[in-house]
Amino acid sequence: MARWDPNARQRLERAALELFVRQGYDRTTVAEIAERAGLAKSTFFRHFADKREVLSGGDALTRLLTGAVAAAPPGAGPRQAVEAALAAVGAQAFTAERHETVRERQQVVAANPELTERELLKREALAAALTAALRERGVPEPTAVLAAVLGLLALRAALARWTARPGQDFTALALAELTALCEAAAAL
Amino acid sequence: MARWDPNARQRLERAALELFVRQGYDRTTVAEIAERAGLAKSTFFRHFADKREVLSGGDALTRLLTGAVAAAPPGAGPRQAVEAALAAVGAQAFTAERHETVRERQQVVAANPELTERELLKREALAAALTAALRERGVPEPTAVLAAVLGLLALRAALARWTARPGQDFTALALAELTALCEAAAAL
DNA sequence: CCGAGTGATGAGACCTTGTCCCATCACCAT
DNA sequence: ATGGTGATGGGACAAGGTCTCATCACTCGG
Repeated sequence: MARWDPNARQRLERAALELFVRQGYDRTTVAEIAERAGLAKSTFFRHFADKREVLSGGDALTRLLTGAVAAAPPGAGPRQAVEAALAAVGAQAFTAERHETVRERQQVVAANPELTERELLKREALAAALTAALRERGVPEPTAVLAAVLGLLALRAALARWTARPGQDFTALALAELTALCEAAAAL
Repeated sequence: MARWDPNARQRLERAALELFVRQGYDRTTVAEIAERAGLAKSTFFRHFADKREVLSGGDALTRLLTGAVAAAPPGAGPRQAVEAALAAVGAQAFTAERHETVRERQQVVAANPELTERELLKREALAAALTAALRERGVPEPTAVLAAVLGLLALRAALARWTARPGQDFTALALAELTALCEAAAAL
């Protein structure tokens, strides 16, 4: 019944998250995930480069952040561009309805060093992409790196708070974190 | 002849780096490394949690950085404490005689995503340790995080330049990077 | 001098991840 | 229907990593 169902990739992602939440990442085998999705082990590796990648969620976040930076008004400085990027993420990625899924995913990742490693690699790539987007706006070199890093620092801190309790607005949390960081930076 | 030679761990590290440089990380098996060190595969995993860990170099860098922060004069602010930490690293870790080894290691790591992931995890742990050391000095929360991140950012940038060409002083490079970052931060 | 204890090692069975190849199946166009 | 295309299944295979048990060198007390 499963063969040729169109959403193989999505089915694998869902099956993986469910199993990881229920019994843990390392007590879940790839064969198990594939079976639950109605597929074979070899098919799993056709969709994902490795077991960790099934939780990566693609490059949606990167496109969201860099897109918002590029779309910021011409007069906006790096600070405003990063704020726009955080607002975009709050509006389209970390919304109230996705709260539960994001929270589960965060917990699974935090509980496993392997997954955390992968997360850090993604964040590094994200930082590079953000820096490039800022440079594209004419932001000079050291400032672009700094603004990108601070933006991701604020994003991560806000995400931790947002997943901890429901009902809060991610954008507000992120902007508050960014403000605190910028004030601390000015006083250095 | 090798059994009971005292420096098993060091022998494994050397053998690994040599093989990685000569034939690449993923074309080198753990069995090969162990054989070259005169040991068995199972002994390798008694000394290192996994294949990547053989290049981690232990926690010497962490102790160096946090130690220097803790030993900074009481009147010094976070900026001066981080500068002291960078100077300590330049004086005791990234010295001229270790230049070649550090350069080889950097190249191997940069060429392999798996090793880069591990490196990022180490850097994250390092950032946490640095932040804690600064907090211990009474530096308030957002400032401690920021100073630690900027310090590591400067360290990484300086390391890239230092390994690129020999003969330069690491400390001077790192302090220059930090100054540039702080100036950019003040202008945000 | 000898024997028990200790700690590092060797050897090998075993499971999982990840790669690769080939046969198979569904769907589509002619 | 007929052949092409692309996703899948299945299984063999290498390497990473875990675990257990036997072995060896060294030490210390009798």
